[in-house]
Amino acid sequence: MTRMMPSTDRSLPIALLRARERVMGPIRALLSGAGLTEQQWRVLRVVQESGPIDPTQIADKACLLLPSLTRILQKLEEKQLISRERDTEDRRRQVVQIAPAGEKIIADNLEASLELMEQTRLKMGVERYEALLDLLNELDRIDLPE
Amino acid sequence: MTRMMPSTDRSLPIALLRARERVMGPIRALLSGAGLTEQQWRVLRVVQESGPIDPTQIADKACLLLPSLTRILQKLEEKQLISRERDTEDRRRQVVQIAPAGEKIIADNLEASLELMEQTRLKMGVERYEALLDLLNELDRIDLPE
DNA sequence: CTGAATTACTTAACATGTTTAGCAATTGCA
DNA sequence: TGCAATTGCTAAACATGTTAAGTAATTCAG
Repeated sequence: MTRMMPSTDRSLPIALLRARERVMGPIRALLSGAGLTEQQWRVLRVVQESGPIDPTQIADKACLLLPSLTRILQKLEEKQLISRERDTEDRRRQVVQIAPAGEKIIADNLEASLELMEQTRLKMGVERYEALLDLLNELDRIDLPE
Repeated sequence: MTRMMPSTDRSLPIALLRARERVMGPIRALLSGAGLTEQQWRVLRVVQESGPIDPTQIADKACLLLPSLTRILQKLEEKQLISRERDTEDRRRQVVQIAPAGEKIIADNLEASLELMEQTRLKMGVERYEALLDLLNELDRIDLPE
């Protein structure tokens, strides 16, 4: 069973994709019940955890590009899950806050979402799961192209 | 250093995203020089490696959903990088093959692309890189929701 | 103090992701 | 044999990813 070029199997980019699909599938199913996409949920959670925060920082924490975030914030504001206002110090900036309806959606779904992740963690084995997280974080830190 | 909820740091979905961004950034830059997206490149490589193949199998190997693949194949056919014909046995199916211009694009970019992955592998350390691949593949196999 | 950078976001345009529908060819079973 | 599933792919609609441009507010050098 000789191994060819990094065909679909030993290819890191594909492996990362497949793994992500596996993990997110159930979570997406849960969130679609709440009428949220995975990204909207991520933004909502960041805003809730951090308190008042500006879009640039949200983008960083939620791993989104600003153009995507712009649209997502518009949607979340339409749905009245967040509120926005200009920063009084620096009027280029905004301050984003979670709204009551947003708090409620999080309260209604956080537990189930954490439970899904915990199941993954157990199915995979806690040690391997943690090792995987460490390796992923390391990859993110180390592979800085010149 | 107490650890909170799986905030942005120990969250597997986000870690997978960040890692993928880190790895794909340089590759995307390379491919954009050839006028290809990352997904188009993936499809092209699958078709080249496998020989004549149908869309369903391409989707599986390239980790794409069929609707995305439909559009990508249309683009690649427009650019004359692949050719398609109906399967004579089962006329629902297609047979996709790489075209000469497609072979050329691969010949022109494969080495540099493999080189980028090899750099990542070395920067991260070969052992950890392989361990990461194993863990990712394991995650893909093990976390089958009931 | 003033105009050239820079910063924080927004818009636009194109490609893909994701779900749901749809259509044609084929299978399976009564 | 006939017709209800099933299969393989496409279309459509909406959301995000990605890059490039654009805008307004701020900073900073001269």
